[in-house]
Amino acid sequence: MANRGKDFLRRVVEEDLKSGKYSKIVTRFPPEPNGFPHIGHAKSISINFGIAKEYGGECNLRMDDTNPTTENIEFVEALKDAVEWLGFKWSGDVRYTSDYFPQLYNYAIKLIQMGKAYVDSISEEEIREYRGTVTTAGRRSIYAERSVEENLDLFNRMRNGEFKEGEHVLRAKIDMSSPNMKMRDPLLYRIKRATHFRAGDKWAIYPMYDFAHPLSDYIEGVTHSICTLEFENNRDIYNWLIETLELEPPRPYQYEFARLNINYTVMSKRKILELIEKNVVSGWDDPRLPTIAGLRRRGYTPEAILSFCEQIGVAKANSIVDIAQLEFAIRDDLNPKVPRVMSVFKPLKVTIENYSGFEEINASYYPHDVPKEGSRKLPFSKEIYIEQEDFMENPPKGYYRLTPNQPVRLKYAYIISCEKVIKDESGNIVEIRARYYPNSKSGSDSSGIKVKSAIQWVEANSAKKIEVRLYDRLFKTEIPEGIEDINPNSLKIIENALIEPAVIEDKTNNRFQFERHGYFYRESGERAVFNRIVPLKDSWSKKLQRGRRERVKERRQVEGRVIPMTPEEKILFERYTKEHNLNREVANTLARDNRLSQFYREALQEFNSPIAIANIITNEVARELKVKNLDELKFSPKDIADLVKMLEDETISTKIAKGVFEEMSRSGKEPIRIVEERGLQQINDKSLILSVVKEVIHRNPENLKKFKDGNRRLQGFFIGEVLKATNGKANPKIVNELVIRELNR
RNA sequence: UGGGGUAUCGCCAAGCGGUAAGGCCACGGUUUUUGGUACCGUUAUUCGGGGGUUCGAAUCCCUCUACCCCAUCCA
Repeated sequence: MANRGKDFLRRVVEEDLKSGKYSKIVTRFPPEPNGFPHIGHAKSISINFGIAKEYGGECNLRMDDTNPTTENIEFVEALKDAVEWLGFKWSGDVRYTSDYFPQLYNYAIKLIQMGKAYVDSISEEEIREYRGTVTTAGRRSIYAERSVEENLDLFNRMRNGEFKEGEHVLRAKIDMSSPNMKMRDPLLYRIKRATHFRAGDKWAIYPMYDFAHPLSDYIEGVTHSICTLEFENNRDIYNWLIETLELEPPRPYQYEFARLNINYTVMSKRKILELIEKNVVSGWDDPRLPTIAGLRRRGYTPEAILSFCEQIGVAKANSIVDIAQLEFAIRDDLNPKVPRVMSVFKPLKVTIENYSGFEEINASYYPHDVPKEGSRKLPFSKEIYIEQEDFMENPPKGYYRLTPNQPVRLKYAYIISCEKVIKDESGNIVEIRARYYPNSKSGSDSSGIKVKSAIQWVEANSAKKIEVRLYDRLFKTEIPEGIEDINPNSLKIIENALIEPAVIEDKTNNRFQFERHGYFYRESGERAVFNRIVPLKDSWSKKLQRGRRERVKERRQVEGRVIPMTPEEKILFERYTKEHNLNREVANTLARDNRLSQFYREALQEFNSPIAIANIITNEVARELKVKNLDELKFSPKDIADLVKMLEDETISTKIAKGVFEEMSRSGKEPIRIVEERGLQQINDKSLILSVVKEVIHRNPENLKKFKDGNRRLQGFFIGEVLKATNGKANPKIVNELVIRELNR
């Protein structure tokens, strides 16, 4: 964990703290209270609260309650609950966007006064139509030309409830032909005559997400506004608002990460709701659902969920996490924590014919490798039950359990062997008559009998009946489409499972490992019902199935068609390849980009070295030109020419040139001055370099050995070390040559 | 189709021009009174494809491909 690379969010936060952009960071978890939180929310909670905690900042919990028709207090409670259950504490009280409605309204007024917002009065359909499409520009409605006074008046009357829903909206005046659809005069306020669960009927207008969110962040002093990827397009509005309103710094910035997906389940509110409505599951807290309430009822711990969130990391790539990762997290958490007890799901009676009487066996709750104290008494008599699966008359190879000629240990008790198999008239095994070895008792075994395994059991008269609910993945397909993909066996109920009495009598625990079955969680309530949180890993049944499926990989790549060059570009291309001797790729890049070719032309006039200049322009300069205009560059074609000159006369290496270029484009200093001031002239003295090479090789005997053993790529390591030792100034070509020579001596 | 994103092992994911981290899964083995756990080992000559620049490229440049998001008065 020590050297684990930080995720991009933490990197940003660290940089902002270091640069003094903020003295303290503030994040926020801003759900809309319109549904129950699920494990995806847990990821967001873990990120926002986690980062705040890690960097000594704070995290707010804000209900983003701007749509009165979908939200209610029940969801607010569920959300608060989830955050608390996961163990986080929000800063101050819970916040509500609705509490900011007055301030938000004032910002809207300000925008109108600035001429940056207007009341639009065309219909919903017209708005859609006017917006244009992704490929065609939109156009403004005539109402965009209303005066500030008229807008102010109308907006005020909208608030006062003078209009019906849909009659007017407030829009930002941005750009109806923006390539970003979100920027085509986004709606800021709409009329809604609904009772808000907090604000009541006070407001007839409600702010839209794009307006309320950035401003609420700003109002709360949020520094890092972290949301999911689908809001990437909204970032432009976010910034536009804060900049247009000229809000005093410090201001928040938005960052986006990929939302969580897990295979064999569904995460969206819509899909979960469908499962509930169609009675596929029992409700929001059905233990098969990935909701916090469901996970919690299933028996998942907050620790496990948090550690899962840490394991999967934070990035921007859409991905689907394997449910096995979640299962690992809960097993890993529970393994060192919970007591082991014995249970039998499908009982097979075993009568130990040579045992008489009764005894209580003291048994530890924890295995040898869990350093915890605690034990219970296990009743034992001649009548016990074992698992049907733990006896086989005709076992397959590798079967370790009880068979007619293979004894087995009853865990914590004696070794038994099978004497007789009793069957009913249809041939089913109904009972085993067995014999035990009195001197084989656990802890004082002097029998010398070797058994292949120990199995769990319960004593017939003292065992308690419990209901066991075995949950499995909800869907049978990795990426479920809908109800048709439901796993019909996602819930198996065993009504009369047997359990040792201590589990019922001792009420201190509600999570157990049922040995060889899995981890279980007792549902609250009078009846003894246990939910299987997760089964144990089972390499035996895996071995039995042995259905090894080969996955076909092969990803075929189609080569696309390149846009042909224009005639002018073709002429340039011809000249570059024929007269300047540039390679086709470089010539192509240059010819197709007139900014690059212009720059190239000018540099060439300063120093006539076409290939070298073209190379640096198509690579380094092109990079700068990706984010800047020609006139924003801090260096000139002459600077590039000078840089190339130094390269050609071997004053500097390509490696140094890169660094010089970077400084040049940052500070605008002439390359020659940079090299002189920093003493970057390269070292060409072979004997000097050789001594460094020898030194480096001498210092790294283990890597030398690896190299000699065949790891050829370690060459790069040695070159890197030599370069490091000379501050990057040694001529890398010479280093390369010498390293190879010395390494192969 | 315009714009915004993303591609590194079966699944996540580090990596920011100098030895392809780590976790999960899988597969071997050791220990084990759980076919559990723990421990040890194996699993990417290669980073979506193709070119280019460089002594050296997953990292820089060009180009192609695939997938995700945006045209709710939802968030």
